[in-house]
Amino acid sequence: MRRYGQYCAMAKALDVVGDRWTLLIVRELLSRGGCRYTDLHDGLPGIASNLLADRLRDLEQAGVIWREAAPPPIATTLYRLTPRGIALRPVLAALGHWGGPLLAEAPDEDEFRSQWLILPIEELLRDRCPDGPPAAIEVRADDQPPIAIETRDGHVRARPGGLTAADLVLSGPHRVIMGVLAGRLDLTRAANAGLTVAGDRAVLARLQPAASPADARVTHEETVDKPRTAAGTDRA
Amino acid sequence: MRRYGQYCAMAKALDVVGDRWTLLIVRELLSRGGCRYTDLHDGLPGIASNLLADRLRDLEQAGVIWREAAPPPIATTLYRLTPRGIALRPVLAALGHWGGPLLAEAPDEDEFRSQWLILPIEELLRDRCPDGPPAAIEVRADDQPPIAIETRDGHVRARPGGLTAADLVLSGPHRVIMGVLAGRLDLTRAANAGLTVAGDRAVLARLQPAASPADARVTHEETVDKPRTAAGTDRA
DNA sequence: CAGCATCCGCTTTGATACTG
DNA sequence: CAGTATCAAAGCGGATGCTG
Repeated sequence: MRRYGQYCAMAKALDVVGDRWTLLIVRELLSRGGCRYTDLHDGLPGIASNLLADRLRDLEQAGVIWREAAPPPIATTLYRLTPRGIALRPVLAALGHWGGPLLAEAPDEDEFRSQWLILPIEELLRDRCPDGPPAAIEVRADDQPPIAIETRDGHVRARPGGLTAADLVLSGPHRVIMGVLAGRLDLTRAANAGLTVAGDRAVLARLQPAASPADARVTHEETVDKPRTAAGTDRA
Repeated sequence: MRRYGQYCAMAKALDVVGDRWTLLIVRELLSRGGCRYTDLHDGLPGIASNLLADRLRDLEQAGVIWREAAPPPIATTLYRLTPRGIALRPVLAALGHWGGPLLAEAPDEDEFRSQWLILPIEELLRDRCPDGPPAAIEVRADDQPPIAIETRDGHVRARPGGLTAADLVLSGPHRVIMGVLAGRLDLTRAANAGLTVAGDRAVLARLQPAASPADARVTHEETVDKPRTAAGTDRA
């Protein structure tokens, strides 16, 4: 963990979470809750085992995660975020917003895990009918384990796992599902691209992308950083 | 620029800005606007010159910054953020919020540059009297170049540079000034720690920390990530 | 001097193999 | 399952040199 040695809040944050893989470990724990070592290793394709062990040590030392010695029936350790770790969620959310447009040009060989849908779902989707009845949607991306979306009282929650009584089941290639979630793909186009919708389509209309992906289209011509030539701008 | 190869917006963002120093380069450009190579090198103590050149190339290629060939009178290139680069501000803001509490235990040997006050000022301070007259404050930290704060119509802006007619001048050690901005230090304590206030103290009352630094005091006992044992949580 | 490029010693990373 | 051990390759930090 190399430090910057700067008296700056952003640099201090990067001292803790700026190393390679570190924020992605937090992403996994935010998405899935408590994880075993093996779960993390699977959710972080490409990470070396020793690096994962190193990072977990560093994060524990920094007070971001916490090692739960699970009771005898499970007989394994679970890694969980501390409140301080959960507080990193806005950082991941901001990164996700900024990175969203980059997915459009992602190569097909990219790895994918269905739990990577969870944070985008919770950040991007809003319930348009807070007064409506609770609704449950199951998302099946590729042949990955399903994700459950539940909306009630205006809140949208997502978690790994299937549903025994889903109002709606969405299936399809992960790119299509992510495209719909991010508002880059309308449902007609998505259906053409392989999205299958089974069940009560009305609940789908309730959940619509809230955050404008407008910055995806931003051009160099707009909003160019204007030189601030007001008097007194020069350094003393 | 090593990539993660994951179809995930956060991972894609980190592919671009996850390398060491990259986000701090963006911080400098957000704080100061257009910068020369040398300005950046000075604002990033510890960076190797070749690394700075590499990163600038990568960021330009990624569409985050933009090389302005300044007109003959200046005879130098200025690096500026593109709109896509400016859109990284929420990422830096979230990191700053999370990292703020870490400043309390920062070592005294840490480097400091007065422009590192600019983003915290704009993120943390709110004008309590939006209807009041425009006010101008000059901040002098250590013996660094001054920073100007201007508030008008409810907005708080900060920029490098002095003021010819400041309503108020704050001087003192950088740790004290940052402590006041972050709300970690009240004015009495700050005065004892070396803060000097010259001018109309009333304008100081207008600007108060808006964001609660409550998470600085969060304890492990509170809000522990609850296991979600609802039916259907297990993977299929 | 501004804006790099080159070289060098060191650390970190990634891939694989191995162990309790 | 949950790591540790090993090692080649890449990245980093520091110094120095080159070019306009």
